[in-house]
Parts: sequence; structure tokens; C-alpha cells
Amino acid sequence: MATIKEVAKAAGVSVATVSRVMNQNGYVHEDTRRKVEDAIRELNYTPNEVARSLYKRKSKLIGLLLPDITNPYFPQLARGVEDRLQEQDFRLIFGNSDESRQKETDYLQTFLQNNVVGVISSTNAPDHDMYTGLGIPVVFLDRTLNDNPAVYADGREGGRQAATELVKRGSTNITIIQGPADVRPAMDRFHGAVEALESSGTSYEVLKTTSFSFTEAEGWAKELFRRYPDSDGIIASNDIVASAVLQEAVGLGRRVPQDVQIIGFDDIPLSRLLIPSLSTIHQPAYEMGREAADLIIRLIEGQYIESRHIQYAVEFIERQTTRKVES
Amino acid sequence: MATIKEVAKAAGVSVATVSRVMNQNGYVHEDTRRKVEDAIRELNYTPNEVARSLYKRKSKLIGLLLPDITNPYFPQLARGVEDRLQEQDFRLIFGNSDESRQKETDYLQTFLQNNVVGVISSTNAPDHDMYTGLGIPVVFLDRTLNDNPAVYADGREGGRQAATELVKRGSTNITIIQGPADVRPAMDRFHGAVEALESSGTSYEVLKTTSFSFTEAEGWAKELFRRYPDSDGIIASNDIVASAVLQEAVGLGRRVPQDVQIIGFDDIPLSRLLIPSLSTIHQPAYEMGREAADLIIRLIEGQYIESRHIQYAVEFIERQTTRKVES
DNA sequence: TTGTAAGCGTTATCAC
DNA sequence: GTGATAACGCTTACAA
Repeated sequence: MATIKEVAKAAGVSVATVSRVMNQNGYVHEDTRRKVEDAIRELNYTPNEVARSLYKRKSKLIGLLLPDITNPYFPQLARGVEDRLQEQDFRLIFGNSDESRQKETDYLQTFLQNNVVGVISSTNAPDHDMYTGLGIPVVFLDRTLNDNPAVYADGREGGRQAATELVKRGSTNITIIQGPADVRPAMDRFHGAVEALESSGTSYEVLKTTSFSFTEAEGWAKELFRRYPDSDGIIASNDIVASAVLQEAVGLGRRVPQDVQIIGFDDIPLSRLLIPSLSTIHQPAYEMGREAADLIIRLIEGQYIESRHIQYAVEFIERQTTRKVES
Repeated sequence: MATIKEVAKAAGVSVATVSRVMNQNGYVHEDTRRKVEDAIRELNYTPNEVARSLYKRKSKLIGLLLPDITNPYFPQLARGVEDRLQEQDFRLIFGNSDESRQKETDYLQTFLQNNVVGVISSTNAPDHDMYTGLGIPVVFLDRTLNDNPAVYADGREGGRQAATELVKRGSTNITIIQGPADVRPAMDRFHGAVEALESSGTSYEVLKTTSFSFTEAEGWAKELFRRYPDSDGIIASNDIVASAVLQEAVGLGRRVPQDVQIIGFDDIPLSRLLIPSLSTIHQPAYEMGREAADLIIRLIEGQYIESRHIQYAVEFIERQTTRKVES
């Protein structure tokens, strides 16, 4: 990698002049500019971002902290973030937190050490010390707390819709799979579902779970049908869990949706590939990622922000694990 | 963020001394060390990686270039990479290339500008100029070329196995879905399958495709059954495409696996959740990611490398889209 | 319009 | 054992 000094020498000017043409500020004579540009091209020069970052005390790097990229919901989020960021020449430092406080602080630490100018995080602890007083903008993605900048979907409404659609389609004995208690969207959905079920007077059961992992979900699916064999409607905590439930139901010889209806959350790509395809509450993950990136950019650039809180509407996607109903 | 200078002042020593205790090199008196350590703790000091990186002309950053994190195969790879790297305190700068040469060079460029010490890439153009003479170690992941450091699975053998297992289970009229021509593993699989089919004298058709995307796959699935309605065995280019084929087959009223057997590649998590669950050729993606990270670390540290070429064996995973056979 | 030089936060060399 | 100080590659006053 050529340095600014080499370019300067090649062009017969000082480094300051090279810097000026690179950054297009300050006066520089047309002829010198051309000489410098030639030298730059000649030497294939690109500025060292590290030196730049050191001087300006800020980089073009943004930290992204996701619980687990292996969970099919997050790649979409990540992709949205990345696409938007790269349009503005920002780069991403990425880490999986595994919902571990320790990993989270470690990553935040190194983000800071690398002069990142902002962080986007799907944390379960937005109120933790490590975020307050970070010194750089933070956007919570798929999470929210008070009036911190955040991009998320309306989980509570999602829960309500899920319950309502099941009831509307004839389920009278619903089981709600309650996701991890420390994951905010999971609880929102749960409370939304309970709310709708209570107000419609539908009887329901609750099965508590502690993660969204594929393998564990299979266990819960079994437990569900063991403990609540009469369920005729199941609100899963997300699509992964719903898939496991669907598989177990079919394995048990239940007809879906005739005997039991199943509904998930997120609308991950897998959902439409299942047979029967999964009815679910859609969240615009890719869009949300983009929006989070957009928000952090505006925050970084100190632009006026109309709303730091961006809530997306959710939408019921009717597929084959719920019954048809007259419209 | 406190600086080394502030720590030095607080401890009543010079920055050199602070640096010595930080890096545990050079002599430093037990008492001074303690003073410095106290000051460090007091001020919550962590060294600025940017300044470090500038001076040493290398960072703790590694670039990871994947085609598309949204394709369910890649998150596993990425996770393996990340897990291993973070054990050694390396961080990841991540980008999606979309198989675009332009994006790829752009990312590589900025990786370099950020002093990354190594790159892990799933590129289709390992022989491209941008990689030769990058100046830092590169590991190709899920790709390979000549004797460049690479971690990949035995695609050809995978193709052979897929074909062999189908034939062994009675398919006599197989259709191979040929993946994108510029994606090496796709072609390896294809050639492997053709090889096995030829040598067993089984008749087969080929359907060419150009991507692995969910949505396009649905189109190809339709085309497949339109053009080759008599297929009784289908070798998909990967699990995504296999899922689309499975869905289409079921939609058309074909019984799987009685009327038509289907086999995929990769063994992404989705595969076991399908109903019927998908028989496939397994690749140890997470392990491969870890191994790639391990290899790049060894390369960076200049360790002796026994083999720069790490090929993983593949394995047939028998599930429900292939028939049972006497053992 | 251009050049000189200080400074960003480290590490390493060399005196002392 | 410890402290000055140059250097890493850049940007930006300030001078000229």
C-alpha cells in the first residue's frame, strides 16, 4: 500500500496538497491537482483509514451485535443493515453475543477500541451500564427501551393478531408457547396473545421456554403435546419453534390445520417452504435492518431526527397451518 | 476513553512504562507495576487499537467476505469463523459480496485500508488479481483453487454419493439440477453426480440454473416438472432448491419418496424441519468455518502449516425424501 | 495556492 | 528500571 508521502514525492508536492485533493477541501491549482491525481492513479493509492481514524478520532466502522446469526431471523436483519451502511461507505464489525452479558461487554469494548462511530445492537439489556454513556450513538434493533433510538416491530399487536386469527378460525383451546423471559419481543408477543385471549374469553394454556434454538424446540414440541394433548391451536414463540411443533404434530398424526392450527412469528424464509406452509406474523426484518442503519447514520451525522423510535407494523400471513375462513 | 498518557500521569510514570506493563515486556519494578495497574483500573483504561494498529501496521481485524448471509448455508460458516476468531481476540469485518466482482474488490480494498491482517473469502474468483498479491494471508472458504490455502468440502464426492444413493434406492430416471456455472462447489457436485450416473448407466436429464435464491428456485421447480415430468429422482443443487422442488412435487400430488426421490446438499438446519424431512449430503459448515479461522490465524502468526488445503468429507444423511433400502 | 509542522495514541529504540 | 522521543500515515492550523 502506497502512502500519502510517496504520492507527494511522485507528484512533486507536499503531503498537505495530496491530502487536499483527496478530501477536496482547501485551494489547489488545477495543474497540481492533475499531477496529484496522476500520481494517485499511478501508485494505486488509497488512504490508510487507520491513520485517518486515529487523527479524527472516528472511523467509518459501525459495530453490529446480534444474538446469533445462526438463527434464521437475524441474517435478514444483518443484511438490511449491511446494505444500507455500505451505500454510505460504512463498514461493519460484527459479533454474536449469544445473549451473554459478558460477550456483549467484550464486544462493545473492542468496538470502542476500534473507534467505531456507532453501534447497532439486539440486546436484551438496553438499560445496562455498558450502553448508557457509551459515548457514541446506539440503535437498538428488534429491541426497545424508553426513548432510546430503536427500530422494532409491534410485538404486542403481533401477539394479539396471532391469537385473534386463531380464535376467528375456530380454536377454542389454545396453547401459547412463551419464549425466553428476558427477550423483550418474546414477552410482548406473549402478553399480546394473552390479552386477546382473555378478552375473547378463550381458554388457554402456557408453556414456558427459554430459547429459540432448533434442537431445544423439538423437546418443547414433545412436551407440549404431552402436557396439553387437547390443544387445537398453538401460538409458537417464533417460526423455528412453530416448525418444530408442526413436525411433532404431524408425527403424532394430528391433521394440520383441521385438528390443530399453528401460528408462528417472524416469517422467516423457511416458513413458506414447509409443508404445510406456516401461517405466521410477518415482521419486515430486512427493512428494519435498513432502517436501523439509516437511523444510526443520521445520528452519527448529527442530523435532526424526527423520531428516534421506529415501530413497524406486523402483518398476519395466512398460509396452510391455519384454517380458511369466510371473508 | 482514557489514553495511555492519562494513565501515565495518574501513576506518576512515563507512557513508556505504562506501555511496558500493558504489553508485559521490558523490565518494570514490582512497585511501579502495581501503581500503573491501579491507575489503569482506576481510569478504566484500554489501549486504543487504532493507534496500535497504525504503529504496528497491523490490526486484530480479519475480513470476511461471503456471498450472501441470507442464504442459510452461510450463517453457519460465519458463526464457525467468528467463534474461533474471537477466542484469539480477533474481530471480524464483514461484507456480503453478492457474487459481484465489484463489491468484492471494494470490500477487499477497505479491508486493506483498515489494516486487516487476513481475509477469509467465499469467492468465485480465487484466481482474480485482487487476491494474488493482496499482501496478507487469504483463506478460501467453501471454495478452492490450486494450492491456495482453502477449507472446503468434497463436492465431487458429494455429487457421486447423491447419485449413487438415489440409484441404489431405485431411481432410474434422474434429473440433476445444475447450480450456477461459476460457483465451484456447484459444479463439483454436478460433475460428481454425472460421473456416478454415467458409470452406473442410469439415464438422466439436466436442468441448468443460475442462483440459489429461494424465490427463483420455485420457478425452476415448476420448470423441472414441466420439462421432465417422468423424473423419479432429483438431485438438487442445494437444500434450498431441494425444498422448492419438494414443495412443488407435493403440490403436484407426487408422493415423496414413492413417486419421486429428492436429495439436496449442505444439510442446512431447515432440512430436518421439512415434512417429509430432506435427505441430503451433509457438509460440516460450522466446523469448516472454525477451521478456516484457525488456518488464517496460523498463517498470520507465520506458524508452520502442515497442509494449507483442508478438504472435509461429506456424508449422506438419510431422511424421508429417499426410500428405505435393505442394509 | 502551497508547504511546514503539530498532533492523534501507541510502541520501540536508545540513553541514562 | 525508567524516561525521552521518533515513528506509524494522516489532517489541519498556520505561515509563507
